[in-house]
Parts: sequence; structure tokens; C-alpha cells
Amino acid sequence: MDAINTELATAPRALSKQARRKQLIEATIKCIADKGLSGTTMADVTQQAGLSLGIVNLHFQSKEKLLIETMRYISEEYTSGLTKIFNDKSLNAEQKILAHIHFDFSRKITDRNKLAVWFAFWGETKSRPTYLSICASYISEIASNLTELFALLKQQGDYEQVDPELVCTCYTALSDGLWLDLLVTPKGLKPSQAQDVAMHYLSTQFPNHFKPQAGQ
Amino acid sequence: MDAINTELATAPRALSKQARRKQLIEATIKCIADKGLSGTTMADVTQQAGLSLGIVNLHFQSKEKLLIETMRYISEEYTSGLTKIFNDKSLNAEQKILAHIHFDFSRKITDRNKLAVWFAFWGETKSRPTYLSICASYISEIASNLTELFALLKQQGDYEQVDPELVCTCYTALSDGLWLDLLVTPKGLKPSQAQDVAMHYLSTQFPNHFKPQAGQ
DNA sequence: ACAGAAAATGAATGGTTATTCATTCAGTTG
DNA sequence: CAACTGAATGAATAACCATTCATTTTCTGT
Repeated sequence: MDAINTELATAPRALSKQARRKQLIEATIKCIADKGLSGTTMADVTQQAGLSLGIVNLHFQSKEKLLIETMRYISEEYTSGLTKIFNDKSLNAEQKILAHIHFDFSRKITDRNKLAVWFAFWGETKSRPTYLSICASYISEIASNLTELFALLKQQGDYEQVDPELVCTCYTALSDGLWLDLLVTPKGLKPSQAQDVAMHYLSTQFPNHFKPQAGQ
Repeated sequence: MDAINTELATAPRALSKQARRKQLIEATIKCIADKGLSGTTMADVTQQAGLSLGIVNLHFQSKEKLLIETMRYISEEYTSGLTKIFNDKSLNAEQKILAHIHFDFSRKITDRNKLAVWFAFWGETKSRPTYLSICASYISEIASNLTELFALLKQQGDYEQVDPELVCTCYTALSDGLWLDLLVTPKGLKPSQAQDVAMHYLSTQFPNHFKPQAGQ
């Protein structure tokens, strides 16, 4: 009901195009979380942003393009965070994997509004090729980086039996499934516990590097 | 484009109410997979079923109720399959777990049309309490059954360090994540490979019962 | 301070879609 | 076979919603 507009309430006209687009995308995220993808209307989004009805078409041309940009925004937030970790020369393989897990279950990423958007789009992936192509573009790159890290760890430790590619597939699926858990049953599992579950799996593969959690 | 109506094309009036409802639910599944939840209209569903426009309101009163019944239909197909396994007196704990995995990655469950529906509804869960309550009703029951099976296996074998509840959480999340993989990147992972990944995890917890797959 | 440019507004438009219900049709009963 | 029952139809209706654009407001350069 109440307009949002947070930091920017006083001087909306002073915003750059870039900032206005971001504001609208974040309003879209909130709406998709609150009303679902199918229940989100232009009126909802613009009201959430505290702006007028025509503003989306001014900045994004159409609702469809706004949704695509919203998906891209969330994807890029995730991939850019991981890329930063992968490229950080001050970290070794073990530290990068730890940083990766920590990022996967950070507050920024496990924000339920954003999780709702992820799953809303995944649910439409089969029918909307554009969504699929956005997903496909980042999935394979992350997988190859992560697989390489696991391969490095295998070299370092005494892990003859480990298959880095398999571990990557398993870890990635586990992580996705834990996100679903955080979205669907938020009372059941806290992000820190989800992280413990992910660590538990890694400790089965690399027991010399990662110890299972002590806590309950 | 072409009407479907499969087995029933000749004598549509002879169908029982129950059968007609099922026919419409299955048409809805197909439409959600093809056009997404937000893109599915009453006209789409009834055309897919080869019936007339007014038929859904006759049998379900509203679109909303049709969608809820569709979610319930898919949920019940899954839970009833698992319940059958849990209650099968001819199987021991190990065999039940194997049957569970086999069911999770069977053709019936990993049908991409149905996976698309699962994720479409999960994506709307946060905004639609009804969907959430349907999920919640089966999740906890399955979890307690599965945890009990893992606890039994722990007793049987030499698995001091195993935490049955943790293994249940981890297995369940892994399974959900693998389903997502099958939905989003169908070219990447086949159901049988997904099953191997799940087995790989179980073999880390119960190596005396489950051996990792031989094939790559 | 003024003119011109750019951004934002929101009433009006037009297309889409869920729902209704008078009518048609198939099956059943006596 | 005639009258009746209820399932099915689909044209008509009413609500909803994305998009447009004439107008207003704000910003920028001189």
C-alpha cells in the first residue's frame, strides 16, 4: 500500500537512467516474491517503486523486457560474486571453495525474495527459450571453474577415488536443492544450517581439508 | 494445435466426473509445461483437452481451483508412490531406500512436463499460501519416513558417525537439485545419471550397503 | 532567468481472458 | 419412443491489464 522509493524519495528526477532501471528491477523482485510471476502487473511494479504507471515502458519498452532484465540482474549478481572469488589470486583452492560455499549461503544470495524469483523463472524455463539461454550462459562457466578447483584439491590431498566432475554436479545440485528448502520451508532450515549440510557433503569427499561441523 | 483427447475421443459424454477431471488436469500439466504458468489460459487448457471453453468452470468452478487440484494431483502421485514403498513389508530398509531412489528418478517422476509444473508451483509458493500448505503436508511425512530408514541402516552397519536426519536433509535437497538439472539442462544430464549422482552420495554414508557406480 | 531537452505522469485505448448461462446434445428411464 | 436428466457447448459479458501518448514537471545550458 505505502510507496517505497527508499533512499531516493526526495529527488526522483535526479536519478540516472541506470539507477531508475535498477529501482524498477528491485521493485519487480519484490512483486514477484509477493504476488508470484503470474500475479505481477505493471501497476504493481510501478506502485511498489512509488512511480507512475507508464514508467516501465519508458525505461524497458515492455513488461517482457523488464522481466528478462530482472532475471539477468539476479543472474549477474550471482555470477559476478563467484567470478570475483575464482579470480582472487590471494586465495588457494581450498579457500576459494570455502568462499564459494560461504557466498552461496550468504544473506545476499539466500534472500527469500530473490530465491522466489530464481524459482519463478526456472519454472518457466521450459516454455521461454530466452530465460533458458540466460541460465545456460552462466551454468557451464561456473561448473568448469568449480570442477577445476575440485581437481586441484584432489591433486593436493590423498583423494584417489574422487571424481571432480561428479563432485561438481553433486555439490551444485545439493546447493540448488537447499535453496529450494530455504524458499519453501523457511521455518525448517536456516541459511547457516544449509551451509553446514553443504559442508557435510564436501567433508565426505575431502576429509583432510574439510571437517564436518561440530554443532548438533 | 491438434486436439488431444487420446483414448476418449469417441464417447466423451460417457466419461465419469472423476475421469473428466483427470483429463483436464493432465491437459493443464501439458499447458503449464508448454506455455508456463503465467501463459496458460482456460482456452489453452480446454483446447488441449479437446473440449469446450466452459468445461473447466463446470468441473472446477474456477481456474484457481483447477491449478490447486493440478498441484495436488502431482503431489499425490509422488507421495502415494513413496508410501507404497515405505509400507511394503516384503522389503528391508536397504531395499526400500533403493526403491525410493529408483522411484525418484523413474520416467514417471522425471517427466519434464511434470517437473515444469513442480517448479512453476514452487516459484509461486511464497505468494500463495495454498500451494505452500499442499507442499508442507507431504514434506514432513516423507522426511520422517526416510530418516527412519537411514536410522535403521545405521544400526545394521558400522556407521557410528552417520547422522540420519542430516543424511535425509542432504539426500532430499540433492534429489530436488537434480530434478532442477533435468528440467533446466535436459541435454546435460540423463535421469539415469542423476540417479548415479544420488547413489554416489549414499555410498559416502553407507559404503557397506551401497557401492558407487562403476560407469563414469 | 529563460528556453529547450529530457523525464515522468496517468487517463484513455485496445486487446486479452475468466466467467456466465441460454441452448444443444447424449444417455436413461418408463 | 417420448419425456426427462444432466453433461457439454460456445457466444456474450465483464473484468483486467499492457501499452500509448498528450500533457506536465524537472533539469541543463547559456
